[in-house]
Amino acid sequence: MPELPEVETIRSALARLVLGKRICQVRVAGKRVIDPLTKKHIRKEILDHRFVTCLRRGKYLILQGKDFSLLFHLGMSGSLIFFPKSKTPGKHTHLLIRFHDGSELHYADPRTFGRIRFYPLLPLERIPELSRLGWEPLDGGISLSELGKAFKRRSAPIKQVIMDQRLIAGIGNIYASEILFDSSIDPWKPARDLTRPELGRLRRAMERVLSAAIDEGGTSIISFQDAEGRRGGHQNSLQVYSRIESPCPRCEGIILKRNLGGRATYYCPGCQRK
DNA sequence: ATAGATCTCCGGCAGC
DNA sequence: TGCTGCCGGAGATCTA
Repeated sequence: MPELPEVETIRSALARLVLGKRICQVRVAGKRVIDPLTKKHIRKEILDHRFVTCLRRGKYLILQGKDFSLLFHLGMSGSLIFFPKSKTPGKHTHLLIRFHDGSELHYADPRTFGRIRFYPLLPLERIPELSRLGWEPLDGGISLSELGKAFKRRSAPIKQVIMDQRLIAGIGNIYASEILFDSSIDPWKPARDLTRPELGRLRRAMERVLSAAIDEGGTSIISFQDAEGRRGGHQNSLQVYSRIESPCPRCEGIILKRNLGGRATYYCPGCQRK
């Protein structure tokens, strides 16, 4: 599941690998990931152009040309992989972009939860999907009082609230569990009940956990591959996620897995108390 | 207006 | 070997 660190890992690699290369061929398959209008635009308006910028916002990746933005969301199982030489597309490849030097960029997505959309060049905040997103956790722009104010209106468990993309952008199921363990907060605690010290620890944990994951190239639990087809390394650094019944790294407790709002939630009942 | 609950999409994979 | 059910980001829809 590509969350902020995985998308950022892909973004930094693509910035190095594809920018400035002239696009000489485009192939689009299927219509679920790429809607028919986007398909039309991709075929008409990308050929012979170049990507000049590669950005990330939340879990979205944006490849910009001189006069367009191509927006990607990788959903559950999307991958964006660069091949230095031509490669036969797999059966789940929805978009293949060939560059003039013979290299290729493939978007593949077996479960088709991902989306690709074409937009004319707009300020990011005018792209509808991005306009709905909340704070960037690594921008340093979240003030504790604003965060506290937003939480005050939410009675839902804190885990659900930090995964709400409209409030904070980029945190999914894996990092939500990791961040709450790092900050010693019970995932079921209503957001509005967080104390000031908890708020501070939570903000710090968001930065620490997400940056550590980026430094290790993301988390590959099942299938994540970076832009060069490699696995990330952060799955070996996870403290609680997928570590059911392992000893807690911090206390004498045992990591448990429970359902919260339909999502697998890993936590230590010893050090994450209400 | 807003928060929250529920439903939907899809195919890999675990479990039987 | 083959079948069945589970899982999940985010948008839509409904309720309170």
